Amino acid sequence: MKGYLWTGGDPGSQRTLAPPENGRLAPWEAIAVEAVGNVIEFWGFKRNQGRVWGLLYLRGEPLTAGEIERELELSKGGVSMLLRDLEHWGVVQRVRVPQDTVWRYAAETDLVRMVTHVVEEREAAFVTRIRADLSEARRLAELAGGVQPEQLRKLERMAVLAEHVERALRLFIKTSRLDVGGVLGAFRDGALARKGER
Amino acid sequence: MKGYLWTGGDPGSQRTLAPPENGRLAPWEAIAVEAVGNVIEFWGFKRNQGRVWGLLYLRGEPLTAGEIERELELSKGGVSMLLRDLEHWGVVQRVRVPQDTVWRYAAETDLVRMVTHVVEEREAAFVTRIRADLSEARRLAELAGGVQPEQLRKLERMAVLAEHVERALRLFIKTSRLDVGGVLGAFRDGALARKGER
DNA sequence: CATATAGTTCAAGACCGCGTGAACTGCACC
DNA sequence: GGTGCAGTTCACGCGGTCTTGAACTATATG
Repeated sequence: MKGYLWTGGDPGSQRTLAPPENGRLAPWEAIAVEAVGNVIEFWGFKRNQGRVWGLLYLRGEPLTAGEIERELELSKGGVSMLLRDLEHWGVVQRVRVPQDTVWRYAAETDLVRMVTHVVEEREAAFVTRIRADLSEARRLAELAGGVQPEQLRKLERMAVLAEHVERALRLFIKTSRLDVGGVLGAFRDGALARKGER
Repeated sequence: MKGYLWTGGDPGSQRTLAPPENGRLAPWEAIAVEAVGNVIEFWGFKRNQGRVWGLLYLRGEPLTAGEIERELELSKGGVSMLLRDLEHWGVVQRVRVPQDTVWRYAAETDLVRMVTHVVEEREAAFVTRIRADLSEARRLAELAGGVQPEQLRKLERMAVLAEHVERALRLFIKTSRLDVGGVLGAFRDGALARKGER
């Protein structure tokens, strides 16, 4: 637990509180980190991406890859890849501490925004695809001839359905964005603001 | 809660109209069935559950397990399990044709309702769990002492966030239910309506 | 330049969910 | 009873994803 040259208080003191049972995480940290992991996994990302972000967010100060590795009991290579993803999505930032050579990583606060964004794209593309398929099916069916009008109507209805789902989905995304956006305002303070200093 | 008698028109006559009698799906059918499979998989169910339902829905008339097996190229055992699930969720019904001994399966039209319902339960339980975890983490953190107030606030914010997401989610479900409910009204005719005659 | 440490890449393997196919039950009809 | 077919159950294996660990690159230091 090397000294943090970063601006926070003495981290060593709090760390000693954590029973070094399974790693060095305090129980409450472990629970919270795990919660983030679950949420992120729920949205179709990797569990460990969530855990890493959660740890960085909770700690507030940038950690090195090595520290993350130890805290979350992940492999070196794994941490590297996870951080690359998170950085790529802009939810984690690579920072350099003045007279130190190693990279440190800090959590951006807009995890939720990123999630909704990615999910939005993913789902929008998906629904679009479905609708295209359905109309293609309809086209082929008409072309084939001998297909009961009954069935054509079914295809049509399925397409309408997809459209409605799509609309509901967009609404959901928008709602969650706005709703959460307000909350995000509250995030814009605390240790994370320090990032601006670098 | 087992099956019902199928009292619709002669299934055989309709069948002859349907494309490749001898087992293969018409291209347009394949596409549509696949689309349903994708959608259903997207919502966290098995792809083949969607394919089976899609086939039954498109065909309009009840099919036997054997027919499903051939059309979708699935194994006997697989079809059995898929049908069990679908029946259990109430989106497929087991029906008996008067002088025949085999079971046939017919699609209910409320696939969407079922999906939203299951998803709702699943997600509600999930979000509840997350929130419980977060408040547990907070409790432990307070108990432990020596934890920076900064971090307590973060836990709190995460909980608030979960709450908001939950609210957005509920809204989404409700919207999609209503929205789609209207569409479902339109579904209540055609061959499927015959089910009401039973 | 030699050495050490941070960071990246990727093949191998762990892991997990799904569908298969064979064994089994149940039922109808001969 | 016995034969045959519909339907169920479940151990196994296939195919996919995620993680690991080792080889490799890059960079700082004496």
